[in-house]
Amino acid sequence: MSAPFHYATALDSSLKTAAATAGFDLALFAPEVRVAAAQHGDFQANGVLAYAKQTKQNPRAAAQTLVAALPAELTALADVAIAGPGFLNFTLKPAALEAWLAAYATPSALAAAAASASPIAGQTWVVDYSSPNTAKQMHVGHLRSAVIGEAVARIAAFAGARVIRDNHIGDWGTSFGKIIWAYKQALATDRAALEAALDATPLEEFERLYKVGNTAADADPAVLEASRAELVKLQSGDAENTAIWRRIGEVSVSAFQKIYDLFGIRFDHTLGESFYNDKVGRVYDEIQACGVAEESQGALVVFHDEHPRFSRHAERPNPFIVRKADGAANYASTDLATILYRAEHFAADASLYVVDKRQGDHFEQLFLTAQKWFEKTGRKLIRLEHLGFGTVLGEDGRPLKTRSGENIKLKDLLQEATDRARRLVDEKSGELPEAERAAIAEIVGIGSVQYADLAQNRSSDYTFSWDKMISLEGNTAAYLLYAVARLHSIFRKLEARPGDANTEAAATALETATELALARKLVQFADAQSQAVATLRPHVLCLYLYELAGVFSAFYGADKVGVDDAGVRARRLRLCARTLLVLETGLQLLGLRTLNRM
RNA sequence: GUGCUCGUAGCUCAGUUGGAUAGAGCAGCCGCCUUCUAAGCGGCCGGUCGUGGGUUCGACUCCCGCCGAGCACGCCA
Repeated sequence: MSAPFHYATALDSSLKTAAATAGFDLALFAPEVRVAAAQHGDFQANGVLAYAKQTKQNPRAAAQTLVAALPAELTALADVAIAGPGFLNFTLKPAALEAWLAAYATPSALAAAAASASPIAGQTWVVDYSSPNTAKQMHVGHLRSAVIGEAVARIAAFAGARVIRDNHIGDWGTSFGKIIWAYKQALATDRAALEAALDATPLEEFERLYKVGNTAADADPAVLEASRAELVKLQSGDAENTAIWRRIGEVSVSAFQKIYDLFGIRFDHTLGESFYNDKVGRVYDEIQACGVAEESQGALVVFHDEHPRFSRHAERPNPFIVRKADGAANYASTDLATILYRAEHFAADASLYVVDKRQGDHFEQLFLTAQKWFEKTGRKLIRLEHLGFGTVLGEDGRPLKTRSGENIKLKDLLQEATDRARRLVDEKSGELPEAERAAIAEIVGIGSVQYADLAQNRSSDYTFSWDKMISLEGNTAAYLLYAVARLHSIFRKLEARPGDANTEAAATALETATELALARKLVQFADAQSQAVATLRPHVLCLYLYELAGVFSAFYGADKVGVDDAGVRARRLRLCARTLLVLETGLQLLGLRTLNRM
């Protein structure tokens, strides 16, 4: 017996077949199959209610007609019941659950199934995330974009998209004039000290130089003027200034990568704002020529009169400024050039921006402008989506800062997470060797930071709490990693191997309530995965994995795997193998590393 | 002022895009380790879903009013 990856989709199409047989008006009937609350079975279909209403029938009678017409392949798969006013409830038969377990037994089988059933398979998606500024260390404000962006990229790739990860770093702007000015001052004053500092902690030193330059420019107009001159030299290609600027970029990117390594992030491209310097001219020309942009107060702007808040008639007009009055580019200019580049050069079908939701207005105007621009120039617009996320708040409900009011460095935050995890590992697993405890602490600590961020709906503000995050209970990384470690432990103790062919063949039919509950939850992976793709919200996957780990833990407590009966042992080992597969696959989609012991 | 987002248990959050008796975790209380990892499991307690109307077989979900919060609004990104 083969098994569909998405039972919900299979039920949906069977219901449509039945509806045709029963003489339903197919234009009015949509089955609306979804995962049901456990007490109602595995799936429910609510579409009969809406259909009966439109056609003025008794819903229960319509449901009965439909059920009578169900094809044999569906009734072989699941028990069907009509409930309440006309809900259809489906409970998969144990054989159907077992068929799914048999069919999706390896990482490659799971991935192939997810991709083949996916609406985005074969599409090219650019995911634009992290995007820090060079010459500054990443701080807590950069956490969510990196973590959520990586999870979204992995979820899209698993669903069969060709994913291009692009780090759109902020490597251009007025700040570089000030840094270069301060750099040259330091060079003239004490060259040896400057080089020593740049050798030891290069990014920190450039960040310090920026502050020096910025403070000096604020205090002294002559410095401000000198900084501007350095900026002009940089922009006109002066060799010395360009070399300094390049070095800033290099040390920044290599410092960023140390943090990305902890999160498992590797970008395909790091095309920052500077990359689009020579590409904005074409944008200006085109959007003026096609009448999308206009001059206003010396700047090149776009109004969207059909939207009250972007209209020229608004009380406080808020145009999309594409070129500043002084002729310089801003982020609107480079963002437009970036869309064109991704459409042309990458042949992208979609471009996703994982950026703070406070920039929602900017992206709305950007997308509206791109839409009009592409339409007037006869191009096909790609899918553009702003995946906005909320602010990281402290437990006082205000944006998270250090006690002295500074931004918390991401490096420090991750170190503290690892240190806190280490204390727990020492307490709980003191018998493990030192090196392994250190490795566990890093995976649990970093994973907790990632998971705490991902587990909540990304668009809400996120209240950061050390205690809840590192906590071992509830919907946390540690709970999931613990379930994985226990699964590995079972295989170690029983000297078994996940997916072993003899064990799979010896498995007898599922019997106990906890076995069946675990099998049911495993089958729902398909629904969680596809919903995560459809909504681009990793928390739906987190929630599913948490529930799976919970059902597994209940199974673990109720049904012992290492029993004498070979058939029982084999079927429980198979359940464990599949649980391990789905948990590890899911955690990997979120960007977390897993453990064999903890 | 204009607009966007939000308000669910003491706390932190879900709620499958209008479905069934609104769900978890934490905190509190009660149980469970001579058996595969107790970083675990089982149970109890806890809600007029901010508020008042409306739409309909059905509303936490959609519409309107009010109260409260956060955010964004011309040349930073």
